[in-house]
Amino acid sequence: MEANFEILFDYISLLIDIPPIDQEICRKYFKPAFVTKDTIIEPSGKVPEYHNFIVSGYMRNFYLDENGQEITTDINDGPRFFTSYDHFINKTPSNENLHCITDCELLRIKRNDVDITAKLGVTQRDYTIQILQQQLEINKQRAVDLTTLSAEQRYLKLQKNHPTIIQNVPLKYIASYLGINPGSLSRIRKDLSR
Amino acid sequence: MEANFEILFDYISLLIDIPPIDQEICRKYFKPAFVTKDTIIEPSGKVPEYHNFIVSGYMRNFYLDENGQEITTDINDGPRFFTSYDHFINKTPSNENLHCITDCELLRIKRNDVDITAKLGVTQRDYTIQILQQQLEINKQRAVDLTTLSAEQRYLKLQKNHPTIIQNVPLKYIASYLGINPGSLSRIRKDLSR
DNA sequence: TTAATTTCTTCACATTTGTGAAGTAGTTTA
DNA sequence: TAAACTACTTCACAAATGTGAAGAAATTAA
Repeated sequence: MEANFEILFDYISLLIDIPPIDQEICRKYFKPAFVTKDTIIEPSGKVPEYHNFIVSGYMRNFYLDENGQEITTDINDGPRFFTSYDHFINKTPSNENLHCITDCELLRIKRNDVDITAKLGVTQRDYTIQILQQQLEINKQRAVDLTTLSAEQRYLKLQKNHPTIIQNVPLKYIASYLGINPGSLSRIRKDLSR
Repeated sequence: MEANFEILFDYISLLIDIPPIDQEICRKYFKPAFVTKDTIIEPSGKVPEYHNFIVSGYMRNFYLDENGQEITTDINDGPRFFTSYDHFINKTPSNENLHCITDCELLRIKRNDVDITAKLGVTQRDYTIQILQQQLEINKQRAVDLTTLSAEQRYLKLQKNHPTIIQNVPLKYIASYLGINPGSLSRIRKDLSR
């Protein structure tokens, strides 16, 4: 199957201009991958191998707490990069698991190749700054929502901003991500359906 | 009074090595500022003027919601850089107010000088990546705490990790930051004092 | 210092959310 | 297909947190 670089370039272009030389580098180093549903592509305990761009599909990031409970820290419905940046940048073992919830089409680059492309291209550092800053804003907003919105309001906001997540991702993951007990989320959904 | 660059360099060195040339640049472009308590040094609606490093003192970041309620999104008990990175990097008007809660000793660099120093020095882009990634981790952890910890546990965690904040910052700001109603926080404190 | 203002606490009561068990529905496996 | 498993819902009850008013305490201004 043909690798879908257009979606990648469209996504990057939202943040920064990519000169042709950097597009060439992307085409050379990013490799397509087709992952079947319910696969963990980066397990906890290991240094992340790839920087993953999701062309299509639904992914989440989760870790196990001290009681063995899965805590979902991020859910994606992008085109979007999806990686534990801390462990990816610093090459430290991750505490998180990157989980393809549905079949996913990815474009990904090996961690070591990222250091090579940083020397070849001109825009990578600037792009890294842009994407980290974007991720920072997303997480700041998530924290603000968790301090200011009720459980019901958080669910409604997710439904409004990412309606397909609710249709494609098991509710227990969504409940964990929103900080709501699954039973409570069920009740909230019932109340809303009236 | 003498500007305290040692605290700044110690802080930066935690993340990255600073070659002498970049230390020179810092000494030239960072200016000391002594701000009296209860001053807003970067008001909302304006493009942030400075990148602020807090040598000593307590600061917070807040915005006004649609009901005119102050929402505190960050509290600092530095030494630490303290800025709305989104608006600082992109030179867009901030929706947040940087508020010196106590008297503060700052070292700060003008926004336009940052573009100059980026060309002179070699480490600035790498440092920016490090600090954004660090801020990202802090905000990810804050969101996880808000989804997994009770109000009481969040207060106890803040008390453990930043005990001086509780002694130096009005409780209403702390309550907003932790996502707890001030009255509820009062009750939690009473229950804990037994 | 006194007065005015702001912050914090306390209380009774309301509301929201959590909990665990039980049952239903849906999905996967053999 | 049937059996096994997993996800989701529902319920009654428990626990946590929010609300608004009132007063106490602390801080600031005159």
